[in-house]
Amino acid sequence: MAYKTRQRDAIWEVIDASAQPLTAQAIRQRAAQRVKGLGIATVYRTLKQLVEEGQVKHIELAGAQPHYESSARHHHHFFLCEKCKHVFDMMGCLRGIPNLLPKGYHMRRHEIVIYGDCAGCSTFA
Amino acid sequence: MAYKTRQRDAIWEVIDASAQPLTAQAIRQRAAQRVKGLGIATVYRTLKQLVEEGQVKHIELAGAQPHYESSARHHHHFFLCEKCKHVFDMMGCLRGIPNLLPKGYHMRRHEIVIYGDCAGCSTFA
DNA sequence: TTCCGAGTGATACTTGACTATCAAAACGGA
DNA sequence: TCCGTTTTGATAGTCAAGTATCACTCGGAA
Repeated sequence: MAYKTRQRDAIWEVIDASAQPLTAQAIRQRAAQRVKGLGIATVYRTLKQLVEEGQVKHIELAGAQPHYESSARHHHHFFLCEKCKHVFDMMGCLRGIPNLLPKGYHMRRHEIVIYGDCAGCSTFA
Repeated sequence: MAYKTRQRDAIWEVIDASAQPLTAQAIRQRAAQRVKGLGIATVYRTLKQLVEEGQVKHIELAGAQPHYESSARHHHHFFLCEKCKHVFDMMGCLRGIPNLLPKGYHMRRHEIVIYGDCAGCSTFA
C-alpha cells in the first residue's frame, strides 16, 4: 500500500507549479524548502514513479541536463538557451511535419527544439 | 606535424560513404574491415578531431545513442525508429519555425526529430 | 497507541560514453 | 635506412545520471 508522504507531495507540487521543465537538482532544491533534508535518492525515486504513472514527462535535449515536467500541459516544444542553459516551453506547433517522412515511415510523435539565446540572455548580453 | 594513417582514412571514408548517421561502435565495425584491430580509442580520438575541424557532426537524440555523420550534407532532420533504434536522415525542413519563438528569444539553430517506425519495421511488424 | 510494511536519506554502486595513460608501432623527412 | 615525432591499441579511469542497499523513520489501520 502506498503511503502519502510530505516528500512526495512536495516534489509533485514543485513540478506542478513550475512553468518550465526542471532538473532533478532544481526539483530537490525547491522541494527542500518545504521538507528540509530531502534526499536526492527520494527525488529520483519519486520522479521514476511519477513518470511510470504518466504524471510527469522526462525530457532529454542534446546539450542540456535531463529535465522533468508535468504531463498535464498542452502540446508544446522546447527552447534551449545556449548561454544560460535553461530550457523553456514554447507553446504551439507546426503543420506539415508528416511531410518530412520518407515513404513507408510512420510517425508516432515528434519533437522540435530551438537553440539560441533566451530573452534574458539576449537583453543583457 | 599530422601524419596520414590508415586508421584515420578508414574512419573518414566510412562516415563519408554512409547515407545515415552512425554510432561510434558502428564506425569501428565498418572501419575495422579495412584496418583490422582498430581500437575504439582511435575511433573516438579521430571523431573528436573531425568534429573540431567541422568535418563531422555529433548528433545526440533523446532515446538513441550518440551518432556521427559528415557535415557535408544538406540541411536535414532525423527520424528515430523506436523498434530498431536506427537513426535516419529526412531531407527537407519546415517553414515557420521562428514563429514558435516567444518575444525576445533569438534562434541560432533548430532540430526536428520524428519518432516512430521505419519502413523496414513497419513492413515486417 | 501499537505495530509492521512502506518510505527515507546517505552513500556506494552501476552504466554508458568518452578520455587519459603508456609502451609499442607507424610516419615520413633527411 | 635512420630516427625523432606522432599515432595506435589496450585498458584503466572519469564523469554524470540514476539505482541499489540498508538501517532508521514514518504512516496509518486496527
